[in-house]
Amino acid sequence: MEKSLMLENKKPVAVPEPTIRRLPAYLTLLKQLEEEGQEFISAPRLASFFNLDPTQVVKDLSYTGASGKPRVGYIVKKLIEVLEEFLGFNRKHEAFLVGAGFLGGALIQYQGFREAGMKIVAAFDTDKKKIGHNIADVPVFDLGKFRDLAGRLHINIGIITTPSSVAQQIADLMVGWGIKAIWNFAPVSLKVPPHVIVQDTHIYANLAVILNKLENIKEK
Amino acid sequence: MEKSLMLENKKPVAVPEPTIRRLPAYLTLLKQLEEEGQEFISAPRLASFFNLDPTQVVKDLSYTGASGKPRVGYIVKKLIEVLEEFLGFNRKHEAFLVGAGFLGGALIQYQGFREAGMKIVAAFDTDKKKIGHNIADVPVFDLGKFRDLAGRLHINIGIITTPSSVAQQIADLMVGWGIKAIWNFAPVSLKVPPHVIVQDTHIYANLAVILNKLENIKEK
DNA sequence: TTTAAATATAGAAATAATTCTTTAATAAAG
DNA sequence: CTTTATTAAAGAATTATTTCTATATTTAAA
Repeated sequence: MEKSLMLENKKPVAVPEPTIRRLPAYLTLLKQLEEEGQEFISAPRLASFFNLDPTQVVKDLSYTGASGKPRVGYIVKKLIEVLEEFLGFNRKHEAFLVGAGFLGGALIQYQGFREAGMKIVAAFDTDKKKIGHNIADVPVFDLGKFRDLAGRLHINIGIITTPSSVAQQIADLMVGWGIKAIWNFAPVSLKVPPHVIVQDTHIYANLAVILNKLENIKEK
Repeated sequence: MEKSLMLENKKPVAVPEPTIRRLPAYLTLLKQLEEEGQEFISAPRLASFFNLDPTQVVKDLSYTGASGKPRVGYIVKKLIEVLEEFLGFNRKHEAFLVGAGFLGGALIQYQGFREAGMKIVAAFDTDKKKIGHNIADVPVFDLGKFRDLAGRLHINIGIITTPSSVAQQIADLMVGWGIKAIWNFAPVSLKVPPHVIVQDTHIYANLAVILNKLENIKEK
């Protein structure tokens, strides 16, 4: 297939991860601006909200295919659509969550995921007190039932919010059952086959960055 | 002061943020290894746990002042001590949390912070149903009382787990009351004076990275 | 209609981070 | 005691990311 014949095709260029991380922040701000009735937003103004270089914002947005008008900026409404499409936030990604403790419960209750295209459809635990109940309309099942459901529903995303000690076992189970991406909140590094995506959200990492910065300002 | 006279002084070299983010992961693994009775760990083996380049690990560790023995590796017990000291995890950092909802509650209940040197000493909310109660022994106060307590206790860290709509107001309050570092979980970008540290932990950013990777593997 | 100011865009340069390469050290094996 | 294999450490090269610079576009004002 010739490149000139490809309409609206996916870019072969890999989008830098820092860019991917910034895009949702832009999206959140844009939605605020839309509510305030703003029709247009320029890259320099957008950049000022995040203390970023204006050209950085332009570059980030150019990855998504968005383009603005000189002297006017980007159309807020349109940009929101483009970003949601690009980020996959307007699709329905269904996820399973294992470990319905405090953190797991908080994630289930967290409304934000729905507008970001992810829906936790079921939770799993080994605690008999939790099994059979619902958390914010999400049923909590016995971990043993994970296999059947995962196969039937073609779930791609597995969220681990278990204690560290069992996280690897859960990851192994998820891999065996065809989960394609694991979102891991347990502070361990999981060993998975190369075709499985692991995204670690280690709260300690953020804490470490804060404490380090605190130390640095004290020294000055 | 001459450099040669400075014993155990802080390095003037800024530690790269990616390094800071990796160090807590090393620490977590090291504690596991210690429990398993491992006395030594080599950089290559450590690296294999995280799919990192061995020299990357050596470099990261060298920032902390740790050093290992050729042919043997690092002493696990010693390395844990050095990392905890370097990361500030063995100190007592006290924090206030505003927004005792699902996420705030989960953070309060999360035991891990204590062993990472941070203790949430009080939570604040405007919801009368929450005020006056305890969450895992942490009292929930009326937001109006924040000022007095912050001043008296010399709290450095403020955690924001409120809805986005009020996060900026809370940040303004925190700044006014002398908070030095804000850990923001609301998906907005806060405007604060340059001397105040803001660490954003936007769950959307991680989700975006996952969805992006999922899309990429589907295309292949 | 013309001019000027503001902005998007594209490419170059600079910076930061990672990976690679080499060297030196040291414990274990012969 | 000598050799060998393994490893830490230091520096160079590569890669990725960000910032800077120059150009082209377009709207608004004159």
